[in-house]
Amino acid sequence: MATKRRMGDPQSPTAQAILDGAERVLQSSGYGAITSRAIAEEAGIKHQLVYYYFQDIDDLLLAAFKRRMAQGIERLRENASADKPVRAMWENFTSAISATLEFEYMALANHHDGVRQEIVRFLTEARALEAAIIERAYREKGIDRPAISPNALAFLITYCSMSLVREKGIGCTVAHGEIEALFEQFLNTLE
Amino acid sequence: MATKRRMGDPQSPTAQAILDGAERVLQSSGYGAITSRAIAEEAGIKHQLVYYYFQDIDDLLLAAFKRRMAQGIERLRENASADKPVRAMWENFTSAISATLEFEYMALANHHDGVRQEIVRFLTEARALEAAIIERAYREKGIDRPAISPNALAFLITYCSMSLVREKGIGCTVAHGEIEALFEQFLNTLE
DNA sequence: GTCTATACACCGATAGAC
DNA sequence: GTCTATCGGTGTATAGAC
Repeated sequence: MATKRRMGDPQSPTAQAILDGAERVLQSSGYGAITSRAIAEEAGIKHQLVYYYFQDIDDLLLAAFKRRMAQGIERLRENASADKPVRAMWENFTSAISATLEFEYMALANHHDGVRQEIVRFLTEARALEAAIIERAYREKGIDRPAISPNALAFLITYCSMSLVREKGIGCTVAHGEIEALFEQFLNTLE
Repeated sequence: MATKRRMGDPQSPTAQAILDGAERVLQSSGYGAITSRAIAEEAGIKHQLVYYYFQDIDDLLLAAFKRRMAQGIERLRENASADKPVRAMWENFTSAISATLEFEYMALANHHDGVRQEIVRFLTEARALEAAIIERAYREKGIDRPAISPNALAFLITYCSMSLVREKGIGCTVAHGEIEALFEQFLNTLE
């Protein structure tokens, strides 16, 4: 149910600055610290202005998440047209992803149905893009009956890279070398 | 820096009830909703009593997390002496784990150094236990040069199971059948 | 061991002026 | 589009009585 109060365009530069501020707070202090006042301070505006551009905090968080997921899809499309697409995808996941932010959004999704639905939407679309990239690589290498199906490999690449980044982030690297070698070996068979 | 106020034993039944209450709030509403009042209501006590048993909320959260990790290690030890240890471990991870709670703690760790350190401690200990279980299975099957090292397999089992549980929890099952078949096939070679 | 009372700060959200 | 002002609600943490 929308409020009756007067509101501005969520695509305006100020609204985007608010989303940037929200993600900085999310990154540095977590979703528990997301308040209109904290966001406004990060964005360099008065806190009441947040409510001119967004219905409420949940609405704002959903907008920030949607924007980020759109960027993720965009990067995947770039990977698809790279020289070595599967490797580009792997390197994208192991470098460009902020595990901190990802986990904040995941925890947020536990109790924010809009974000949860958006994650499902994103996962479905991303998995399809990833599987298409892998399928083409298999085909070009003449691999007819791969031991790991494109969908399954997409799953493995997604979550192994995320877990590696995550563990590194908290200061734990047990068995990382072995996992990285495993994927390196697999990537080589596709090039 | 400890407070000067008078405090009770964190091992007492009331303190344990407070920890139970905290985990229920964590599960149902997330770490952002963790307040002394919400926890007390779940535990059926007055909110001020929380501060008789714990220094502050961060201290309480760390205690709850440590207790949970100790249970995880305990279950792993049980798996080790099961009939089919690697399968027991896999089934433990895919059934007994609450992905919701896990992700709340992970996000919490982003901004709670005590929890972060405890995760590292737990991961290190758990990974060693898991690798030992796998190594023994390899040995008993006479597999001398496994394609996937014990450490690497421990990593894969941990994060693939967690990701499967997580995705199911948010309502997404793309490629799950393929991943499950892959692990099923691998488990069979060890039995 | 548990209660009442209380300080002080912060937050979400809105109304209305400029 | 941005500001001032403001309301009611909720949080942490402590002191002291029972």
